[in-house]
Amino acid sequence: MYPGSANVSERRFEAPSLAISTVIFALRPNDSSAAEAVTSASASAESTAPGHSTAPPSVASTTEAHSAAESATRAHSPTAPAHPAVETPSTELPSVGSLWLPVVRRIREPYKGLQALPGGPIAWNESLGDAAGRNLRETTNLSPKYLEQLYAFGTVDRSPDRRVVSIVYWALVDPSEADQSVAAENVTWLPADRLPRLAFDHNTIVDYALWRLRNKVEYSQIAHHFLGETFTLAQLREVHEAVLGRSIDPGNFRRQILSSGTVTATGEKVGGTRHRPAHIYRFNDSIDKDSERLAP
Amino acid sequence: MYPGSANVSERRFEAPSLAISTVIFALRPNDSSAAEAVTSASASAESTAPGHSTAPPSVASTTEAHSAAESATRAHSPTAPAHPAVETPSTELPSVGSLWLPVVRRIREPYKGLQALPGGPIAWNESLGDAAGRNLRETTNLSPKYLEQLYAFGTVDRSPDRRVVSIVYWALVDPSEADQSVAAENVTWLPADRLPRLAFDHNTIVDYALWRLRNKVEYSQIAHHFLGETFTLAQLREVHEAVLGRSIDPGNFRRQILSSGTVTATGEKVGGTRHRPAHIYRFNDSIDKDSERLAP
DNA sequence: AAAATAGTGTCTTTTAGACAGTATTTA
DNA sequence: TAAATACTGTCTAAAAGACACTATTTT
Repeated sequence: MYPGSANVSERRFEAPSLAISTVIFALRPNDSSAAEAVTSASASAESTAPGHSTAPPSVASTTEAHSAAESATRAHSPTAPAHPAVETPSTELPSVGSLWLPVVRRIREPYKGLQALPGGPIAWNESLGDAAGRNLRETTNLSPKYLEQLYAFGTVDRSPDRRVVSIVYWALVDPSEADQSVAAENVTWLPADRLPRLAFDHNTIVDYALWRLRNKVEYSQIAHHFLGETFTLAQLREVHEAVLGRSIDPGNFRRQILSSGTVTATGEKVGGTRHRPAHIYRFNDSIDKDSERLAP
Repeated sequence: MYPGSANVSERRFEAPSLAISTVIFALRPNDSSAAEAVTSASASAESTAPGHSTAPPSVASTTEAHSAAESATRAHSPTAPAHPAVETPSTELPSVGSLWLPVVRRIREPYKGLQALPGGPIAWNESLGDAAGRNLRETTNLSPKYLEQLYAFGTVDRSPDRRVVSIVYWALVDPSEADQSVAAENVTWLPADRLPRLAFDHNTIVDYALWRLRNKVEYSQIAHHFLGETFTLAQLREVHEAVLGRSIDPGNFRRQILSSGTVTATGEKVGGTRHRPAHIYRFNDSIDKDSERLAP
């Protein structure tokens, strides 16, 4: 082992260093102020293209012959437009918006000046998930409602100056949380489907996280983590629509959600609408979150 | 950083070290000679219990509040017996058997003498998948037909003497490959559903890999990696039955596989049976392996 | 009443699964 | 021909989806 301050010729003998990064998703209105970052570099070829692929973004080295994806399930219509549901915001309740994610501007090389996923090292006394949560708090002031390991990225050339293996988590936060982090320094929210060039392989990572999010929303009940404690079924449907990028039949969606048993009516209704008021629901925590699916 | 030969008081400042491990599955006849290893320690409480849970084995720290599983999909019937299909082996073609996995006996502390998953360090110039494949070859003489990242395990107390983060892969090998490794030193094949106490948290890891395998077999077309180049539909069905631990209707299975388009008839038939000969099929490589599902 | 969304009913298509029936081989 | 497995036909139930319809509120 040639640790610590090894020079270039010694680096090949070093063990890869470990880091944690997190892809954080939130739903935000589309007219956000962070448009600066979008236009400053504009969408590169590496960015997420509109229209979702049926296969996961390639994430593994070529020697991993068969599928780096952990559990490909339902795929998306490749012809779906980016965010059709978002273009007709509801007039009363605020529109749930579309997918955004926070990035941090790098203040040193490599990729100094570019934006990167929040992350950092792993402390000696914290597990991987703890490290992800702590880094999240420290860099973006966010406490996610949902946090799950995404993938370990470890190709040799991920960083130009050293060998880094990144264990990446993905997280969902609700809008009130997300607003808190807007104030944080160096943190910018970018629209997930129109990213600029990010540092390292972080565009690839975001693509993969997006694929996983869209995939999991279709068979699992995680979309409510984008919302607050209570919500209407229309709001929950809008979340699904924003994530999946297509409109969903309200009647069928209602039946699916209610029959899944993952949601409980509070008995209250929303007021102040200019039409029939909707019932307010709450997510049912007692459901085992790992086995929950819309389709059994 | 306090690298290299740090003493105990300095260890808390070291970055976690990285390792690769792999859970390798093969289908083998049940009357194998490795029964020694099974009885020597017998099934501990940590071993895989018969009957499959509907939720994945817990794999994350408690702070990862919501689901460490990467993509929970179809769950299994919790009441299914362990391996009913195996108990009635076909009389002509050799029975596909049941799930076994190779382990390596540790020759140093910690857990000296116990069996552990094959693994090792990551070299400076190889990606994670490459490292998994190389370690596999070196320790067990196996070249898997399927190799995929499973999960990064990184709780603080995984190893008693140091902090280790293991990036675990899972692999499938066909029986002819598996036979080659029987000769390898220190390698023992154990039945996946009756494991002894393994070193580190490797029982937990195997449980999780088993859950993923069973889960993925239900929506993806990976089971053929347990077989050779060509196979009959009955053989393929037996593989599914052995993995899932339940019998499958032959007619319905045939229709599902054929309509999935993942398999092509070679035109040949098996000979030497005492009944109507079956057609021989070959897996269709051109199918995108990540999007393939039995159920759409 | 008009507008607008909430919520229900119902029909069609697709899929999984149960299970009976036919086909083709060897002994 | 009997036995044994390969393969096909067909019915049922469950689920997804399209879409028309009713309900309840404000303006």
